[in-house]
Amino acid sequence: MRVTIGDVALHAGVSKTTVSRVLNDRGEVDAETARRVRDVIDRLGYVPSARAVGLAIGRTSTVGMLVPSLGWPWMSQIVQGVADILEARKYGLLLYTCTRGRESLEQFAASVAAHSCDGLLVVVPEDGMPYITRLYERGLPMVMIDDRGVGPALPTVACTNLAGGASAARHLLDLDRLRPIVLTGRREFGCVRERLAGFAQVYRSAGRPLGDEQIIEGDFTVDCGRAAMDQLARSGRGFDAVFAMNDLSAAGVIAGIRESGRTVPGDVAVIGFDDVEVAVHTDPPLTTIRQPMHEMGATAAELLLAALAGAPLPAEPTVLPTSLVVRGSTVG
Amino acid sequence: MRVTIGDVALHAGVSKTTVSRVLNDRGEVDAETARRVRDVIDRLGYVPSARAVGLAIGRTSTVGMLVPSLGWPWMSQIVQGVADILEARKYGLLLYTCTRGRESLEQFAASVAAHSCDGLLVVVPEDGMPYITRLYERGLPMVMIDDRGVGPALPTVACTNLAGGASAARHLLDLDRLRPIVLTGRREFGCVRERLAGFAQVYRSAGRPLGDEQIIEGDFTVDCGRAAMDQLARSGRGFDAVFAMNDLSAAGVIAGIRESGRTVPGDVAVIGFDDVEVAVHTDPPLTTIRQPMHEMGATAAELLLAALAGAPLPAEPTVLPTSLVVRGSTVG
DNA sequence: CTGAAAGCGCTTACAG
DNA sequence: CTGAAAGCGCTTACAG
Repeated sequence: MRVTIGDVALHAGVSKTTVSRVLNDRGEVDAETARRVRDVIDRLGYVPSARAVGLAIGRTSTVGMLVPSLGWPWMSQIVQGVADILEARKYGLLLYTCTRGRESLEQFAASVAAHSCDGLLVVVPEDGMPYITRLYERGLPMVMIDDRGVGPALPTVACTNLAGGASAARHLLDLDRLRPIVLTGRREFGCVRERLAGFAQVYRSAGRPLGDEQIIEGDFTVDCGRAAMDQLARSGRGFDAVFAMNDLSAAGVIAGIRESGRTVPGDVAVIGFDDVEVAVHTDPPLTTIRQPMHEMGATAAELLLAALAGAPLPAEPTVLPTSLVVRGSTVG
Repeated sequence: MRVTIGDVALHAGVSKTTVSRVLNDRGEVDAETARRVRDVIDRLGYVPSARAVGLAIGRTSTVGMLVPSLGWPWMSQIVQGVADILEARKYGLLLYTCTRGRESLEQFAASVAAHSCDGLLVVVPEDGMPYITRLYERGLPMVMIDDRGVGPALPTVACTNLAGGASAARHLLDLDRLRPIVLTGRREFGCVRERLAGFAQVYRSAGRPLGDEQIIEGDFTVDCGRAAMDQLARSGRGFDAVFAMNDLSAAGVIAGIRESGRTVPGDVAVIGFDDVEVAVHTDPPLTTIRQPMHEMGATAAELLLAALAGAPLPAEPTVLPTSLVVRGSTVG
């Protein structure tokens, strides 16, 4: 059967204590003895049982991660960022998904209560924050990844939605686009409000304050982008640029504009937000504000590991910079 | 500190054995006693330690999953399929990626050797099959997910690449496209050879055998799609359809054709393979052969759980059907 | 430098 | 129906 520390001890003619010391590089072992033990370990192919070690030392060397769903294109980037750090530090990644809503959350909470992991990484769930907050208050080390500007009162990694909106505005102003339309996502999202605030502020400072009629509420889908362009065409309102608050709706905007017989970026410059794969495949390719998803995941993982090593979690959110990625939809 | 089974026993005035029996619904417990124990459990908020249980019963209720990288758009669908089944069955999902090549594999193997999980789900890695095979031979329950027609000699879930290629051909023939071009991926991939074989066979049966000049070797990128169209334009060869073996290169094909001034699907019908998100966002949207990634993940997970419950793993690969998804790139 | 023993938090024969 | 005891595979004071 499975070879245990006892087998190694037996074959090496020492106690389990000594084997354990060699295993953990305690150093208080005679060099020759250590060599002998190591030989036996290699020969037997012995590997300590993770759960037995975990039980004895009270840690799992595993981090739990909860994501709403892997369906969003950027979620896998976050997870990959987390995995890259965790794996480099020899931590396991226990992944949970929230696709069954409350039931998922309960199962997650149960797992956590069973001490299946040492700490938690959580991408802000649809409506599970109370649950999550309770876990945090119970004293579990935990870092949130806030991809939609919820601004939770917990240790958090986020990105600069406000600055992102502002840089979109500056880019359009640099191109002399003075009559922009903003296509938002649902206003409940903090990120939507922030992106709008940043964008509006720059135009205001440039002496071109945005009117309500320049702002259309969308829902982050391709369809809402097309629909907005339709609506605009019928209204006869003139505009020379669109800032869509995600790449998907921006793709819809581009399609809508072209279908109406106008050109991008000639007649209308279009800029999105996210920088997901779709941005490369629109025609023309989409200028966008890149959210550093991979880095957000990696940063959250690093903060958590630091916390597990005893460092305090930062009281203020860690905010990563967005960046302007210029492609053909604004610059011909 | 942490509340243990001993605390519960103490408060309930019974032995740990009895608490354990209540916990595991052994049923040989006096109803009244059970009630009392359950009350204490609730009051104390007791949850058994996963590692202690694992150590005692010799199982972890966790499945390990190794993926090459989460960067491919379909990989997260596979993972989600796995997660859906595992979560429904109260299993944990320990996720490993292979982004650091051999080092990743070694770490994965170490984790596995440490019995961190009961079984393995593996998406065929770039070049780690010997490693993986060794783990399997060591007796670890394991199911491969073969997304590129490698055809490993292990329990495997795959999809019908041959039938997929054939149905692409039938669709084009139904549309009277008699002069197709096939843009492949690299020929080393089993999936590429199978898709080609299925496609060629149908045209052959229709009395229209494919000539070598109708087959262009690509590399699954957008660029190779554009490049192929360029090359074709210069060669002056006539064609009325393109079967590109993945959606990305098909997107390049569409772009290339339109840039050359011809129309899709009017002049040239285009069909891809995969059905990733990009397929919805090309202009026109892409007709494609859908690979059931989510189902492949789910099926693999189900087979593995069945194996953990004692069922034998199927000797033959489990092959899931691809399906034709008709969009605007073939049917105006 | 080394080992016997207790402990981590459970489960499971075994005996009653 | 119930409990004392051994065991899962490690680590860690403690003593020498």
